[in-house]
Amino acid sequence: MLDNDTQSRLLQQYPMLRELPAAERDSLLASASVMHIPAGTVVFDENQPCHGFPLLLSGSIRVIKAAPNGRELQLYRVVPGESCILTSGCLLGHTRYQARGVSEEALEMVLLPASSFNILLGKHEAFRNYVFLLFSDRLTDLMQLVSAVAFQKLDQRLAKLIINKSSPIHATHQALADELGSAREIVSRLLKGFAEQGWVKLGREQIEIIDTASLKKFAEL
Amino acid sequence: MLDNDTQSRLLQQYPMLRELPAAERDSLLASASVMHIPAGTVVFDENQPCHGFPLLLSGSIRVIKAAPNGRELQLYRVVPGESCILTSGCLLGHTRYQARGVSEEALEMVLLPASSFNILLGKHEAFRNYVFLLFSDRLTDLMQLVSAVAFQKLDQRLAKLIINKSSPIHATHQALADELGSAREIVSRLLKGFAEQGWVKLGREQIEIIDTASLKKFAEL
DNA sequence: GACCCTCTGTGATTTTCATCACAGACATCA
DNA sequence: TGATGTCTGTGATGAAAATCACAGAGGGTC
Repeated sequence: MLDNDTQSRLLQQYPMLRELPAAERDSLLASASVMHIPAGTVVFDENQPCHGFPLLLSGSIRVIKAAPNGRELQLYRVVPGESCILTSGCLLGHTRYQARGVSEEALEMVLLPASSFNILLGKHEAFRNYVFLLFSDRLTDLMQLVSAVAFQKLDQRLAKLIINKSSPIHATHQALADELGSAREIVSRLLKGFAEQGWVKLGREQIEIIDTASLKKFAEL
Repeated sequence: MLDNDTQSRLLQQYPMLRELPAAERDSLLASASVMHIPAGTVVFDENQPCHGFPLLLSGSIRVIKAAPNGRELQLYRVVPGESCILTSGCLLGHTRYQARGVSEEALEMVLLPASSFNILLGKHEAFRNYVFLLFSDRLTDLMQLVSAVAFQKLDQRLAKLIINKSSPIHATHQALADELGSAREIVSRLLKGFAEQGWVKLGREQIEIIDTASLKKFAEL
């Protein structure tokens, strides 16, 4: 059972839930539980079955593929209001997770049991549309990602990555490499190149973007 | 309007349609049209809007990403009974196609207008589950693909590709390269390597698999 | 300050793949 | 039987990225 504060924040992040009749919503949420998870936790992993549909209230999850040799690649991020569609896949298709989810910051999330999820999906158009939209967006993201990984050079992908973060960026080169699916040294060298062009200014765990326009031009090339 | 033969084949390929009340089904199908498309046609392309939900009766569609330099990479194939989930994304998210679809063989398909698609989705659980399952499967496929493209070497990907086709394989090296997102010469050389190991026997537009076990072992390595 | 740990810079080397440039093989058809 | 077009084989070359191996640099702690 959720307390009032949690519930109101839930409705704020997931407005489609407001369209349910209050009584029904309450009965569904009665079976939900709140979870608090510290940063850096593996929330789910490949080949695990999954047991509920997470509704994220705060924090974010990196969904990644890990390679045997330790390298990893970020597939997408889940932020509050988005939920992790991978789970829906598991719940619906009765398959298992195909990736690993790691909390970036501390998470606060409401876990909806599979049964409630299915009821919502069947009965409530707003919720269904929401889930479809998520699916659709992820599919789009992944197609773009495949294309980028297959055809784009790393320097362009890196440029694109950093202009989509708010400057100054606080991250290690290793973290950026993990997001791109590459190695730390490569990122270091490429960033050095960007710095030599005067596009960024580098510091320890920090990248300050100086010339967004040039970076963007370079990324789109 | 569909003729009787077409309709019965449709129900055979898409059994979930049988669960609809016949009257309702007929009214939905009344608005559908049959299309015949020759092999090698671009069925849809990136950035096109889309106008209906295709139900494939025969033939198959390669869904690909094309790079500016002419190289391409196959995201997945659509076969009868599967429909192209990319379209649902378009219809639901009101976005545009993110990839290109090319008919491999001549296609016969029923095109369901967006309105009928939405009605089906809203009213009929079997159809909805079907669409969800498709989404989920594609998502899974794409995640595997991203991972393969990012972390696996081409020789292993090629090995996996050919053991999943029925021997003898009738395809040009270029076609295989397009499926992998690589170049023709590379595929030729790798295949030669496989042949030298005694794993395959090569001929013009033909690859005969001799030693599936070794190939599999090599692919899984 | 001495110590330690993480993060970064950088050269050297290697692997993988792409690209270019042809030559030869095979198939079809006039 | 040429003639033509597609498919395949292959060497040479180059670019991108991975890998290895350290050397410092920066920041924290005792």
